[in-house]
Amino acid sequence: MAKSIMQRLQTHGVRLTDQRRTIAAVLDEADDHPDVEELHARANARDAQISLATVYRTVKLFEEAGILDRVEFGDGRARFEDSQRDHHDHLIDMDTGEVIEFCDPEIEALQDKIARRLGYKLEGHRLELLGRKIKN
Amino acid sequence: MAKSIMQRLQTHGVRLTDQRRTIAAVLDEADDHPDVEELHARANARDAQISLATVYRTVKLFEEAGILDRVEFGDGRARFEDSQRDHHDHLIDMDTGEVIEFCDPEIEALQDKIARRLGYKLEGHRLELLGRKIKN
DNA sequence: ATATGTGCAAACATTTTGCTGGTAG
DNA sequence: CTACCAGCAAAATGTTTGCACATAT
Repeated sequence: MAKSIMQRLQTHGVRLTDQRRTIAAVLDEADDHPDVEELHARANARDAQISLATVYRTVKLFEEAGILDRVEFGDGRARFEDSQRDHHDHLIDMDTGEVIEFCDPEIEALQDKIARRLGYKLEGHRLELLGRKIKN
Repeated sequence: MAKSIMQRLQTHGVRLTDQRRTIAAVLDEADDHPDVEELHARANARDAQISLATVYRTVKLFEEAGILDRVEFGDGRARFEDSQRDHHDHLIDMDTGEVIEFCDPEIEALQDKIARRLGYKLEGHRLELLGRKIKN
């Protein structure tokens, strides 16, 4: 699990407040893709009366510090995950909405190759596959 | 350019109104990724006083009929493109925001293979590469 | 001590919807 | 004729921000 989010915040010289500590702890324990409202609920359950505005400001701050990745699954809200988690893409179950993470080195390499072919240096990417479970 | 959007609307038994015809024409001529506000502007320039609400209702209708694909580039608004355009993915220039379309059969095949490996039948996907132009 | 963060409520941007009159088939 | 569509304005949704107070360093 390498470095905790709080450790990384200190490295980045981010000012530590109770709210940020609480949100960092919530994020450390999350292994899914919570949206802001969900983060707000989890943070409040855990501790204080953290405002929704603070959660918005905090995820923006963490994202700018490279600690969080923002992902969007086309449902209108932004979701977040620890950027330190091994890189992966997402397969979304069209029937249940469930998100399956996967990683394939071949596809990663291919993306990079294609970008270079187009004259670009790849600095990020988003791959989402939408599918339905195969019945057997 | 195969079938026009209007032809496909008729095939789908969609009721044709002046507004829908105008929006269909705008979409037929677009080779970019307009958002709703942009579609509204183009439609109004071309013809009547089509309301924004109608553009929203129309793109939703067209999307449900499989005529339009909705794409999101993470800037908060939905963009649309003719689903009949040959399948492609997007490379977004992080400096200019320019969108480059590309298609690579290898990557398409690989996506399909991975979904199947996970027990899913692929029904759609989104691949966006974010990069910066290579200086030479 | 001072720059920065927080809560609250208001503002904003995008998208949806209720209603009433209009129109396609 | 009748079911469906359009315009308008209001509401809903997700996110940002101004301000006054609080807090980390």
